[in-house]
Amino acid sequence: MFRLDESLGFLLNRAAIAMRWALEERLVRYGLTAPQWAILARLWEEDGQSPSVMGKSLHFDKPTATGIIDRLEQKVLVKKTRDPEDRRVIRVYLTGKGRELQKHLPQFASEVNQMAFRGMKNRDIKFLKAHLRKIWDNFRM
Amino acid sequence: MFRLDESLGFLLNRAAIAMRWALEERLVRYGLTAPQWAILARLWEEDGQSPSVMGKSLHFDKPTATGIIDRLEQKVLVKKTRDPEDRRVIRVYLTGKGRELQKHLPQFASEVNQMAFRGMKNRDIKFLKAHLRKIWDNFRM
DNA sequence: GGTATATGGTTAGCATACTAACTATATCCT
DNA sequence: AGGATATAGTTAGTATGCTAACCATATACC
Repeated sequence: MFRLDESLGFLLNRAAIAMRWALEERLVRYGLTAPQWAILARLWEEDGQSPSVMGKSLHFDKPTATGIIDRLEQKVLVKKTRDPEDRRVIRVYLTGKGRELQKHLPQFASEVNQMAFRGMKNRDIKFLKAHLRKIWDNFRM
Repeated sequence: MFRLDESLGFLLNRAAIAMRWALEERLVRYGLTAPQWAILARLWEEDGQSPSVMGKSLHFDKPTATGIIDRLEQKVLVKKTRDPEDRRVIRVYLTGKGRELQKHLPQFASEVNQMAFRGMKNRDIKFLKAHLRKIWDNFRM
């Protein structure tokens, strides 16, 4: 007999929701959402990436990536330019305002991760992350 | 320095997405989505529950629960009736067609859970579930 | 009894996710 | 060169999440 509340999918999803809520709680005064934060985080790692490259690495499909980036552009946090080398490609660059946020926002994600880990040993955290990677791999192969 | 790809939130979310995709792959020929499946699963456990009770236990807010249930009603899988004892409350009941699905659909969730667990020991699965519950609790308390 | 408060549900509006169809550009291949 | 194929992005349409405002009903309490 299948018990929804005890199933891995349910527990996994619930934990992911809790972490997203905790992050968005901190982002709300910046007028940002978790997916918008994720795109910014990619650009802090490397500026000028294309929507499809960022979308693939964050598991956003093309229209989703387009929409999130457009809303970041409306807030003047990023700027879209056409790549002159390959005119199919859009390159997304941080504005000064977008780069400024890097001083404060990554902190929030670290805080939320710390909260999630409360009461766990370092060994447990390693184990947990390894198994989450394994679940992903189990559906890729 | 914060590394998105190594963060718990990212890994957790990615694993949850993989499981949702695998479930929806199996549901698509029934014209159902994962959230619709979840509401049906609650009704198979106990018929006649209200949208807000099911919503709370599945972490859907009120408008989300209303929408999902309405779409299930359009597909004639459930029927909404007003509770005569407390006329604020809606009671959602499975139709014959909705009950019929219980023969096939819970199987899918079991399959997806099995896939996720591939290559893990029973002890590891217990550990993983316990830690996912702990993450949830860490944000509740 | 009558008013304040709380609860269940709906509606409107916006931000993700997703599919399918489309445009524009680039590459392959003969 | 020119046609088939592939890739990057957009648009349209639907389903999920979410907030805020609202209506109807129930409960508390004076």
